[in-house]
Amino acid sequence: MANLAFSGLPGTCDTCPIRHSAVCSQCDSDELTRLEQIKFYRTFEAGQPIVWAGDNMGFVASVVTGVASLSQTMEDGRRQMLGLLLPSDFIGRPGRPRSSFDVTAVSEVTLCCFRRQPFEALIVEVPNLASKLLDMILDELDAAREWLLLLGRKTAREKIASLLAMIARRSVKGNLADFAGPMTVDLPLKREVMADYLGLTLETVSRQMSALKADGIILLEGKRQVRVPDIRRLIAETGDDVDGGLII
Amino acid sequence: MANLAFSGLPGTCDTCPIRHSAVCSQCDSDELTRLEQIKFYRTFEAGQPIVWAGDNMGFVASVVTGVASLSQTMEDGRRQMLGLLLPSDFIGRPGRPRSSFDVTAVSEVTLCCFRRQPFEALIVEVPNLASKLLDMILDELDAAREWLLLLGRKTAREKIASLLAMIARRSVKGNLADFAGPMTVDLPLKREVMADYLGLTLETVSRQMSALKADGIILLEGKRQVRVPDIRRLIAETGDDVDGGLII
DNA sequence: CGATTCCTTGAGACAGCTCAATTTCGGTGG
DNA sequence: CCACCGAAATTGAGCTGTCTCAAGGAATCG
Repeated sequence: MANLAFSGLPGTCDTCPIRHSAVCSQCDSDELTRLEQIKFYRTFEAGQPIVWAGDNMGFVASVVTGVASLSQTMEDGRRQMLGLLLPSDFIGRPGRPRSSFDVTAVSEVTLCCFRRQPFEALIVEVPNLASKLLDMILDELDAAREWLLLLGRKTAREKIASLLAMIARRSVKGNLADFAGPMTVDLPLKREVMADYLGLTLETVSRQMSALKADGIILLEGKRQVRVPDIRRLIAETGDDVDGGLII
Repeated sequence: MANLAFSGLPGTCDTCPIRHSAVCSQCDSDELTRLEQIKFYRTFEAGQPIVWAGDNMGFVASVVTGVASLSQTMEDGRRQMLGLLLPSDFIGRPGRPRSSFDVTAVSEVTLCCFRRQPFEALIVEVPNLASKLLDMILDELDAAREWLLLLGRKTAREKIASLLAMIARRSVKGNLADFAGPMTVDLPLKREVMADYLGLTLETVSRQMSALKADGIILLEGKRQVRVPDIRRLIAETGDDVDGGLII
């Protein structure tokens, strides 16, 4: 269940869970005030579309709580997720009124929305906003490129391990290497969504999850809770250099 | 063979072939003068590395002539290209001194290099530079995401058709739909590089090229010259919606 | 406790990979 | 101009990882 204060009701920046990581994180209180004048909260239920590809977007937004996906679908129904949007991630792009891709709520999602045109005007005036946004876009570009390697060259087993490692990495603050002991990762995706993300079928995802379990790399506690006894063993299965896996 | 004036010898912006599409395209002559103070040309032979992943980059650059690749390699040698760098494409990122990926010359390449630190200072002062750069980065992000769909969900035949269509699109100015008649596409890549880009083996690339030829979609004139009798038939093989394929 | 949704597992099919020749092409020197 | 060479590309044959199709099991919720 989402944070009550942010379930569609007006929240405030003071208590905002993404205050220090979202697009507004470098803004001072004066700049926040200007942002508040053009902002509103919105909540979407799991499965609901947030934006369709080609839509004219009236707003840009930060994910406050929940998980959304960015995806593209071919005419015959083949679907590829392009990114996972977790709390503090940004939706929309300056200077691009129409979305190129579909955005969908994976779980219940609360967004902190800004009206698009005044937001774009603010970008020009507020360097703290522009520079953070550029930085976030560069991070997205790096993430997309990491994923190209995963989709193009990794085996199904490596793909699953990489996804679990990525979610583990995002779920802890700081260096993943510090978590040498057992840790539990909350898996906010069902098998079908994992498959769409990894370029696999849901059956292959299920089989490889079972295989990792059989090999003692992970333990399943229910379907959406994954216990990782030794994160290093999981990372060893990703196919990445150990360094690349632990840094960032 | 590369443009003589740009084969490592000092060229000028007046005669520069990418004057109107590179990162500097929105700059006025005054701003160009400031750029010229921090710029130098450099040429790399086919196959030479330009930057290694992890390197500290002393410069950022625009590709003037030739083709370079951005790629990532796994410990066991599996390689994935992340992008093709054609004339006017930009190498390096503001605020990121170290490259995340390898950059390699595919053919002979001439770069227009800018010393990194003064260039980053200029970005802050020259909005024409910053806004063009942001726009180019957003284009790169879109391109990377298109490629995610290709790598994750397309068949080998669709991948080949998509690559040929993409190169055709970049080789003409304006809308690809206007070129209803036959056209010849110069393929600057050997099969192995195509394979690295498409997440295939070179044998599969070769087989699918032969299959497209057998089906009359393309004709091979030598190894690096592809004649396309009807670009629409090629686009129909990409798996994309016709609209998505023709617009942009 | 039935219904629904999600997940797992099995068996067979097939696209793309691997390994191994063979052919074509572009260049180079006689 | 031709013969030759090496790099690049093609083609073949068999293999394998992932997909497809299908059945059954577990969790959740009225």
